[in-house]
Amino acid sequence: MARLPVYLRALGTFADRNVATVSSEELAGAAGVNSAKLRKDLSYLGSYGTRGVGYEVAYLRYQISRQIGLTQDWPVLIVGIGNLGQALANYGGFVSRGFRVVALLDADPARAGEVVAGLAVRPFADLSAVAAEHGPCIGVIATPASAAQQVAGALVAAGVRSILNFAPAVLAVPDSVDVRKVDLSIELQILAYHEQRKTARFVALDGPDDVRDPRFGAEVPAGAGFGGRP
Amino acid sequence: MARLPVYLRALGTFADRNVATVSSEELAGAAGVNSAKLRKDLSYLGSYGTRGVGYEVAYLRYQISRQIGLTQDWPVLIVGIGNLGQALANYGGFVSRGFRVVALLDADPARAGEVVAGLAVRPFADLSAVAAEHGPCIGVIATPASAAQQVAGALVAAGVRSILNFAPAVLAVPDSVDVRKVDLSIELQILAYHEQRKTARFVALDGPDDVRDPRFGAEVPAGAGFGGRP
DNA sequence: GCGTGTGAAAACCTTCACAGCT
DNA sequence: AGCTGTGAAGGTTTTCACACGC
Repeated sequence: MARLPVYLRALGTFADRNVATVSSEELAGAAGVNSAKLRKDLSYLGSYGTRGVGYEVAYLRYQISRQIGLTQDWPVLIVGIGNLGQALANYGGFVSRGFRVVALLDADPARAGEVVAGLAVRPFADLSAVAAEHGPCIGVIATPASAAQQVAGALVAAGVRSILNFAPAVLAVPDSVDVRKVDLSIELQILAYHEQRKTARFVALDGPDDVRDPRFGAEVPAGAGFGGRP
Repeated sequence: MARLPVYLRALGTFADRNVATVSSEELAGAAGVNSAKLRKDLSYLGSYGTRGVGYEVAYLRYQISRQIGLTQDWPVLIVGIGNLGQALANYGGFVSRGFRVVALLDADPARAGEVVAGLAVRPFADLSAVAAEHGPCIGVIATPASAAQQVAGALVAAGVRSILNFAPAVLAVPDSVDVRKVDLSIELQILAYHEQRKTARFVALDGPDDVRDPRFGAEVPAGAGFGGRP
């Protein structure tokens, strides 16, 4: 369940404040969900609360961590050490949550040996050796979109079955491989969509939605994502 | 609808290959969804396809762009110019899709004036001036979690109503403000969860889920997200 | 014939509301 | 008295399957 990590983080803030037990109401507030949903989610893991009292913070933390699989720590390898790859390599949130960046790979031979976040960048060809060395691990793709599919294929061939993809491309992988996608510009586009409806000016002036104007190509402003031919 | 940007990107790849029309099947494949869903989504915008033929690529692109609000381009301001903030400032995917980074803000006075991605970093106090100058814009929070709520408050006070939050914190904002959250370590945790069930070793050895061991605190390995007191 | 557009069915997720335990 | 755990209700999303138009 995708909300467990959120609960885990919220529990962490209670633990930091030395709170021993929380009610579903309090925890739900800290996690930004409603309390019934939180209770349903937790009941799915088992009965870890006490009626009339609440949930014991440390115990629930442990149970959720175990459920997610954070009681072991997972090796992470990052492919593509550009701006984003470097930011990820330096991101403290990984190491503090049960992940360990074990290798940085880049296709550019000129970058090999460069040290980022305390790790030497290695050539992409080292992938299978690294994967073999660390066992089941998580691959992070931080390359341009044009390289993403090829990298994904190499990761799969090297035995990686969990991929976090930052490249704006849909990856084709076997069903046995999990891919999660984080697309920064899509997030912005969703915000733009809502922003637009909030400022619902011009609604009438735009004309009806279904008018099919043969000149529509000319109406697209520059910079709106229409880099191709007209 | 959150999938429109994905369709838009997929349409872009067809446009780049000079494809004039696509069927729902083809487009759905490129977008990674099933064709019935794609048709339902598109029918929600209006009848922009032709039965027996498919969708005209350029026309559908324009209609989706318009729906999302990308026919104008949105100013983006980034708060927190650490590793991630710099990566975002340099990220080419924004500018190519109707967004323009107009300001980089950082609370550290020592960073003011530093040039990142062709823009001078400005002190955080400039926020309201920047927001006033550019009208409705999108705020990106790339600060540590501890600063995120304060930054969010300042953004809202400056009139920003759309926020993309990369800090691992739940933000409290008025209902009129949209917040989208990207949490890198949560994505990894979700992958870890699936990875763990794929390698479903030890299931029997772990013992039953509901055994309540009073020593559980001691069983939590270091580095699994338990930085707090035991 | 082919592929869109769309009711109807199915699956899924969220919320309510309260029984049951502490 | 208070709070969890959970059936039942309600809502939303996904899928099916086919009528309709090109």
